[in-house]
This record gives sequence, structure tokens and C-alpha cells, in this order.
Amino acid sequence: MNSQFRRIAHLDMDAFYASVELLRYPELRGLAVVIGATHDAQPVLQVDGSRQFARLRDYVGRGVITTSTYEARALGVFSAMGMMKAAQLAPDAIMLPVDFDAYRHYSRLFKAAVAGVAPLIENRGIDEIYIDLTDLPGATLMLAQRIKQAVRDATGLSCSIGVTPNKLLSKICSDLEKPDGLTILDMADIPARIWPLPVRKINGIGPKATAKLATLGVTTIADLAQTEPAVLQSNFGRSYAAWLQRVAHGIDESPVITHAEPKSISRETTFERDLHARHDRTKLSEVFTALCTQLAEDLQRKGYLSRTIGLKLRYDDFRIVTRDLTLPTPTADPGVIRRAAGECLRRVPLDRKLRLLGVRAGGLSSSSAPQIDHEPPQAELPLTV
DNA sequence: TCTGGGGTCCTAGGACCC
DNA sequence: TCTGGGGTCCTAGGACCC
Repeated sequence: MNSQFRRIAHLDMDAFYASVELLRYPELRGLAVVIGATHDAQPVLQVDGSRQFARLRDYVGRGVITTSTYEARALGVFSAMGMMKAAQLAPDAIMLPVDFDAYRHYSRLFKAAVAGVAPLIENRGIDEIYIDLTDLPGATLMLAQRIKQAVRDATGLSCSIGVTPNKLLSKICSDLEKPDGLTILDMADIPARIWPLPVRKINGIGPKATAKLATLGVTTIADLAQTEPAVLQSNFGRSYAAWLQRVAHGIDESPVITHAEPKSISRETTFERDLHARHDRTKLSEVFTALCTQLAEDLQRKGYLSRTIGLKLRYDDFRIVTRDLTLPTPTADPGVIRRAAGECLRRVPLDRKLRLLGVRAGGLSSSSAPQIDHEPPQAELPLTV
């Protein structure tokens, strides 16, 4: 595959959850609005037909902001920020509870609309996709505009699109002119458009790598492109260093993956207050069993069996530990999952209070597929070694 | 008034096998 | 008698993403 000739789009819905909520509550347009995992922030219908919305300043709890409108972002309120902290910055911001069913509905709508124009789509979560435009007829600009219009017609929502020869660059570009953006560039544009950006813009360079690069004096992608390979190798290891060098030059051959099976399914919950293993044993046990039951239902509904059950917990000091156990036979049975996770729990120190408990199902196989039996016993073969 | 929930991928050591 | 050399599976932790 000649990367020069690929046309890969990255499409990102603009402030997706918040924008879906604005379709439902148009009177909130232009206001600072945040969406978060709050149970009692449901708007209340007044006798005069208007709605009373909860304000961020009234929030008490451990939730984080999931999405905010651009007006809220202007006040410094961003995704993943604690709601209590956000309330200090924007006490008057309107607060709405998350409604994943609604977001999934609009997600299906926008993806179907895109598929009507360009069918080769890779899902990257609920609000973004990659699209391979390479083999479609028509100019790139026209295709991208048609996709944006199709999304708007189907959902009433805007999106931002980047189109470049690969996923790495398109992901960066879809963010350059948000909201309602459209950025098209090719490899020749890299020095002018990509190199001035901070390294953090690269998908795969997170907070840790960014901090470490900063200690080496590397803050922009241009800095990274100019860094000696040996310096990267001694700081990041061979594999990651080689990847850093490639991405700094805009090189990425990864294909658009149109279908992928899940590798794991999990359920976890953060307690309203930290729980003690012995003192709060009853409460803990209740939550634990409920998580296992939900996980079993998820597996059954999606048609999977799991062979490796995992436990995750977070202590009050935020340290995370995990344990897992591989079973002789795959299962989707809540009791079996509960016992396996219970075995895992016994291998974990419980001297601190717990903040979070989670259960994970890995080693997935399809429950409709015939189970792979163990090999029938065979006559002893002579050793070959 | 700290910091959700659901995922993926990578690394690394030990067990175990041939 | 000085410890080869692959391969796979299991487990634990961590970085990163939406």
C-alpha cells in the first residue's frame, strides 16, 4: 500500500453528549452546560411549562465532567474534571445527567449517515470514526463536505473532519478547526501545519510521555522530529522510541479496521464513600455480587463466554491493584463469575479502605460457537527433544 | 474541595513444554 | 556440574484513549 495515495478521514462529533442534550433542550443553546454522572440533576418541569435545571454549584459527590459545551470550556471546564472542582470555576453552569441511550441512538444515526456516503468505517468509540476514502470517486473536499452534510441532515449535529494520507495525521487535523471544522492536508504540509503543534496532540503520547519529553527539552512535534534516535531510545525503549520517530515525521501505515471483536467486558463502580473491607462487609458484598450479575448479563446479552475473570480495586489513596483467574471452562454464569472474582479478592491486601470495585471478563469466546474441546487423549509420542 | 466508567495495547517475569 | 533456546500461557501493572 502506498501511503501517499491513501485518503483517510477522521470524523469527530463536536461536543457530542452536550450537543445531543441541546437538541432536547434548545433553550440551553449559548449557555455553559456540563454533562456528568449525576443521578439527581434531572430537569424539573415547572407548572408554566418551562424547565428548571440543576446548577453545578448545587453538586455534591465524586462525579466528573463527561462533556461540556464550548461556552463552559471557555470558563475552564473540561472533560474528566471533577464536578466539585468545576463548580468552583463555573458555579452557574447548567448540569445535566448522562443519557447513554440517547447518545448511542445518535451515534448509530451519524454512523449510518456516513456509511451511506463512505462505507469503510472504523469505530473509535461513540463519537468518532475513521473513514477510508481512498477508493471512492470524487475530490476529497467534496467527499468530506458530503459526509458533513449527511451527518447534519441525519442528526442536526455538527462534526469536524480531517483528511490526510493516514489515521495519525487525520486525527490531529480533525481537531485543528473545531467545531464544524474541515482540514485536508498531505505529507508536504507536515512542516508548516504539524511540526509547530505540541507533542501531546499525537494520539498515543499521553501525560507521562509528554512530561518525560519535556525534561529532554522536547515540547513540539518539530522538536521530536529533530531529536537524536539514540536519545529517544535511551529514554523510552526501542519500540516506543522507534514509534515516536515515525509519528514525528507523520508516518503511519495502520489500516482502517472495519470490524473488531471485543477483547474484554467489564463493570466497575466508585462508592459514594470509601468502604472498609470488614466494617462495610455487607455493603461491599452486595455491590460485588451486583457487579458480577451485571457482567454476566452483559456477556449473555452480547453472546460471549469468558475464560478469565478479573478483579480490580482502587484504594482510598488511588492505588489500583488487579488480580485475575483463568477458569478451566468459559462461563457467563453469575455464580461462577462471583466465585472466581471472590478467589481474586482473597489474593489482595485489604488493609486500606476501598474507593472502587470492578469485575472484568477477558478471554472471550462466542457463546454460539461450539466450545473447543480439549484434544482427545492420544497415544504417547516419542519425545522429539 | 481532588480525580467516572469502559476499553485497548504493551511489558515483563515465571511456569511449562518440547 | 555452569545452567540452550524457543514458544505459549498466565498474571500484574501501567500508559493511553474516548
